[in-house]
Amino acid sequence: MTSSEDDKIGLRAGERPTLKTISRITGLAVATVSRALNDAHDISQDTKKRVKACADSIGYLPNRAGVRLRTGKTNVISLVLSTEHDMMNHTAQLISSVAGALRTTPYHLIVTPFYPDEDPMRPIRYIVENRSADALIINQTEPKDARVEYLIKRGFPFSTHGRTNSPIAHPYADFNNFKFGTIGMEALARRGRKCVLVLPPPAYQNYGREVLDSTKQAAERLGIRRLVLQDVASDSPAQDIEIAVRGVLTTHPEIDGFFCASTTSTMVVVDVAETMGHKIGDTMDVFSKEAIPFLRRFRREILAVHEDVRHTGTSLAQAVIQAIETPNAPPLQVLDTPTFDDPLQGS
Amino acid sequence: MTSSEDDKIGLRAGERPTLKTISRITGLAVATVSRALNDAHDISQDTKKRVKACADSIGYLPNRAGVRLRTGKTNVISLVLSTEHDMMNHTAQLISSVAGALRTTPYHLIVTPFYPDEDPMRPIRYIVENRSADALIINQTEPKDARVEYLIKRGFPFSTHGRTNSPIAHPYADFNNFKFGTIGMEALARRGRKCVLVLPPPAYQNYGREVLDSTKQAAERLGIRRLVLQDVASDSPAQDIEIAVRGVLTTHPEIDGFFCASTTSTMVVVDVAETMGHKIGDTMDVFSKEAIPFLRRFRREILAVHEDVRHTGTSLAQAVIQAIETPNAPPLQVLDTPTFDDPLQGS
DNA sequence: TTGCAAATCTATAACGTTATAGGTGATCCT
DNA sequence: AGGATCACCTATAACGTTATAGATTTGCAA
Repeated sequence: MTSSEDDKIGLRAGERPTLKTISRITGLAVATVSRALNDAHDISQDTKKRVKACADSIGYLPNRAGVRLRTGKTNVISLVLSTEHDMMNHTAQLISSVAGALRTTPYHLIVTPFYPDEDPMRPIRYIVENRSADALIINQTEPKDARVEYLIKRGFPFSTHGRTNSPIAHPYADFNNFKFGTIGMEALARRGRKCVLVLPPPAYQNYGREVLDSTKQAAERLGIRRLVLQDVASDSPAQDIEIAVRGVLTTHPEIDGFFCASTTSTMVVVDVAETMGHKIGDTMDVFSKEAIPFLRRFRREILAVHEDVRHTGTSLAQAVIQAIETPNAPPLQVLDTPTFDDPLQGS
Repeated sequence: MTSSEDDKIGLRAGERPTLKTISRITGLAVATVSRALNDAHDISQDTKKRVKACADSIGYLPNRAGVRLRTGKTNVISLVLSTEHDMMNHTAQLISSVAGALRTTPYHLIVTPFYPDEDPMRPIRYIVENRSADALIINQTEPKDARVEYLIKRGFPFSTHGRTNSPIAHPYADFNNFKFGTIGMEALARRGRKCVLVLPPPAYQNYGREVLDSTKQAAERLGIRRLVLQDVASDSPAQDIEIAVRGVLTTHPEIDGFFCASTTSTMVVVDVAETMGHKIGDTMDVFSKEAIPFLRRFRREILAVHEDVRHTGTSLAQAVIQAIETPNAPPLQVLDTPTFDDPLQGS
């Protein structure tokens, strides 16, 4: 049965090494090689050492399709991104930090953007039903999020960028937008601002609610007026924001403060305010947030908290890996706090 | 041989449908089902219709591991990104446009950032040797790029964001940085600028050379002085750029123009110039490029060409798919031209 | 000496897919 | 009638991996 040649020959030219190759070289059965490489308990130390040395020397790498077919494990994490958000480096930082956190793991990151015109459930269903990933990361959560409900029901591991109202706790990493709102209104009040216009995130999204709630509560507590821009949100197209802001500033000249929920929209708002004769830091203060120290270069007088997107991304990766590997442990939930050094307060 | 139950039963509870399921339902052999779904020529129209209807109704999706194991096709495109570049939306737009272009294809996009501290060859070798993708997209090319040489030698499909000096033509999509340099110097000359400071991309990268060459040629032709910042490049840390620019502006007060190769560095440069008493558009003109209309909000007077990164990303995806599917066709090479409407010229 | 357990290895089958060679009728030509 | 051709379908094997059950050897107690 044994060929006269195979035993002598090691790695054949141009052949991608597999377990079979190692089996041929060492003379062990394929199953033994597999078990040795996986540190099974019923393989001798000696054999393990020999097999691993051989694997190293011929540059063996497990065929991921083989593993996947046999075990069902894909070693893939899927990041499903809604694209047209605050692209001001938010997206790039998120991707790069998630991928960075996976670097030391066997997991690969696949990125699937989805577009405003399509059903948010489509990519999710595809991944889950086709089992083309071990876990999912999704962003832009809504309070009652259909994707989250679906994933929980299917028992599919995931983590979310943003919280939800789901009665069942799930892994997430989020920015504390409530605190963001509070800090912002306080900073504006500290500068004597009496009437603040808020450009919130979309109200149907969870962090939109948070910003609305916290700025409202803070305004009442601090005794300042608070107007909320209607029909546009911080992720609306620049032109829409421009028109809306111009309108409100005209009808409400008493506005002396701005609370903007995104970096991009802040640029637009400042632009409009300036063309209407305002001077930031003088006749008007603007509060926002940023992932990289950028607004302070845009206009030195803008007030902004730092949002550590890289940390959020790292947490999302950790949360999702925990969800895969210890599904019964309590879900990892990370809430990142805005950092803001207000020069008026000293540090 | 046939079980008494299988034939009657369609989709069994909780079972992920496979070819075998369809085979059981239709009574056809698994091989026939496979061939029918793949439109093989030796299957009748009638059977094809019946099989496809069945597949649709039970929500059959091919198991990618099975296909991959059998055919060697991964249906994955790998985008290996160097991260710490001009992150000003460049990265996010690139990823989202490549993924967008793949949306209508069977390909998925995996993203592997690599970090300045690690060997650029490592992720490449991993993908190729493990065949964990059908093709690669890489960015930040160098004139003599080791990754490109390796991929050509291995016959592995790829496309590059940026050109190289490789003697063998390969697929690429690139921004015409030569023209970018020419247009910039001309725009500055048109404004009567006599001494222009250039902040180029790193000279070891291909597009760095292009910018250096084109600005040099244009300066000579237009009869203006041209200084090049030393020891820093457009992707250097903000602080380094700041120090370098401040130094040169002090020793060379005659500088009245700036040519900046990246959006991020432009902000820094403008910042420094202003703190030294300059006024953009008045005592100094600044020329740069941007992926989104952003610099015009930063300072209305900045001159900038538009770089259509989304188009480049789409081209990269097309190029790489062509490289996979028709490897012998001439490589797809796309050169995107900067667009610049100079108000001084009329349009 | 027999029996039994522990240690170590192997044979087999299966995951889902598709390429290949082969089979079965039917139709057509001579 | 015999053979060739065509249209359509099926059986088999293989891709690389690992879980399972079984085989072999060794050591040791009864």
